[in-house]
Amino acid sequence: MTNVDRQIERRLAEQEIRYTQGRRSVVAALAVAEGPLTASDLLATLKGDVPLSSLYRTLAIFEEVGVVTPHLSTRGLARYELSEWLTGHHHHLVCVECGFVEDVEAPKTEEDQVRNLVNAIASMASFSATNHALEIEGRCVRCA
Amino acid sequence: MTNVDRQIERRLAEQEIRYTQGRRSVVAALAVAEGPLTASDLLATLKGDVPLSSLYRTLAIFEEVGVVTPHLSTRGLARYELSEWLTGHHHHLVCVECGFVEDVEAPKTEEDQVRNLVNAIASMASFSATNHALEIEGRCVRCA
DNA sequence: TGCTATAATGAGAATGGTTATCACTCCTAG
DNA sequence: CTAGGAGTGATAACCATTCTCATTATAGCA
Repeated sequence: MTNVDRQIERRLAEQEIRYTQGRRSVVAALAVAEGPLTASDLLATLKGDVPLSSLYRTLAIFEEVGVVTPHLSTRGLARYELSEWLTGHHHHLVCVECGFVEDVEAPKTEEDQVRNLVNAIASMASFSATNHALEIEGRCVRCA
Repeated sequence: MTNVDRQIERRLAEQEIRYTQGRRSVVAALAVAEGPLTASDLLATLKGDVPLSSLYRTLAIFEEVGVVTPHLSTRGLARYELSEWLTGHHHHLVCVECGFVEDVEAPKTEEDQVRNLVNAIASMASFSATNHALEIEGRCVRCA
């Protein structure tokens, strides 16, 4: 059992939500991915272990308790990944060609600058920022 | 006829696409909005002037020729706005409470810094960045 | 070790935003 | 004036996601 597993187990236990085998499989699949996955990605990865309806229910519950974060970047398709408190804050490189999304962590200095800019920009519009997402569009190595 | 209208007219003419009355109405509605609109927002704004199927076709064509840019931030709903070459580069303040999205322009200094950071981060992953979107999540004035 | 309440499962139906179809209409160039 | 391509709009189809509900598994307790 990994560290992330333990954290999720605790978080779920707080709300009397069970961490069943199927749910563990979903977490495992998300944990090894190098970017957010769609429901069908997960369905394929889990090859029948978790039926469609259960997968969606699991994702909905995980989202509700903050274990996963959905991203809606690609046309009508949600991509899910483990939330940042589990994996660390990061940004996305979105390939405009193939739609692939890759996670990338910014070095501390850069990240601090981004955070400062976000706060500066938000406060100009009297908006209280709780989080930010920097989506970088371009071409991935394969599509370059 | 506004300046934006003229630019769109030219862009469409290049591809033998007609800039009809219905399409002008859609552009007009998008032009006065203070943030990206959903298809049903547009449908309501245009009050029957543009039927659903025509609206979606228009949006699809506009997207293809780069006149509008879709954003998929809110659950299963696409929001459309005029592309940045028509309105200027900007970022989004997304209200996590009500889903409302507001456009915001960053001052030149801040924008330059963001661009530099984006390039720095992208190049670390040998990704060639063509654009970036900084989505700031928080609470809007109404939901604060 | 049983019991029982509650959560989870999974197959199938329903939902709803978006797309595709197609007959008809409107422009526009020749 | 006319032909052909572009646009329109009502309707049907699509498809990711959500809901329903009968069944099954699980944790806490006696």
